[in-house]
Amino acid sequence: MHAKTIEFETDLQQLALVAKLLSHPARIAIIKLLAEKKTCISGDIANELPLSRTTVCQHLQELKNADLIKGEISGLNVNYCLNVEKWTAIKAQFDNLFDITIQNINCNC
Amino acid sequence: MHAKTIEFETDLQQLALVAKLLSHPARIAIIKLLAEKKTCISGDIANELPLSRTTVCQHLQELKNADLIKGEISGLNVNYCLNVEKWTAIKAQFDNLFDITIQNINCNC
DNA sequence: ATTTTAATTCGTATGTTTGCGACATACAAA
DNA sequence: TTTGTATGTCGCAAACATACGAATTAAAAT
Repeated sequence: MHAKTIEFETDLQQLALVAKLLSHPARIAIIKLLAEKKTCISGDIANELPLSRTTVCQHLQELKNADLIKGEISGLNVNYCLNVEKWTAIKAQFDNLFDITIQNINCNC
Repeated sequence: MHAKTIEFETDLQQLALVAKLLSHPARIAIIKLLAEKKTCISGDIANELPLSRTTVCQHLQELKNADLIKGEISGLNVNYCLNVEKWTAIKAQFDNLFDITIQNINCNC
């Protein structure tokens, strides 16, 4: 959290935190992979991305800490998948923003 | 642009760039102000935020460089407003992501 | 012409993110 | 028990972001 971030309303901060998670192409790529594939094993994800295993693992942890994805141990593998409930909530937050920006009839410019 | 960002597909990069702009509460606050108010003068925006004029101006420039907002000089003032066309495009990009994440029936977890 | 006012750029200090090699853990098979 | 395989954590370096005071630009008012 940045120095002055604390001064802003909670809902702004929350939306900003989700946006930050989506602000790296690797993390969007991971999300798209999880949405499109049945096999969502950690190693498979790393193999599909132009990044080291270490770095991919870090991105996975960030997404997991924010509850955007779930990880389930299955023997030697870890299966990752999207947390659909969370994504439904996120969509609602963004839709709220898009609604006010697009239906903007007040512009002076 | 980060070191390895260039390795990702263009559409991922573009979405990530927009998300990065939304990843700071000050910039979301600015966008909401512009959506809700008729008076969108630079100074008025700065007065509403818990940040210095300098810092707000920087955030405004970032949003303007990415075409999310427009700025029009009017004498000594600068009137800012949303670029509604751009926001329509952004909404479409995010909707595309949300569609595949929410309608995710493949999860193994 | 000088002063005032609004907005922005410049320089800089501080903090955050990204990426990866090296190390650690943990389970499975030989 | 040792070896191999899949994952994840730690610590560092480079790049990037944030915040703001001071200096700068530019139009308006005096």
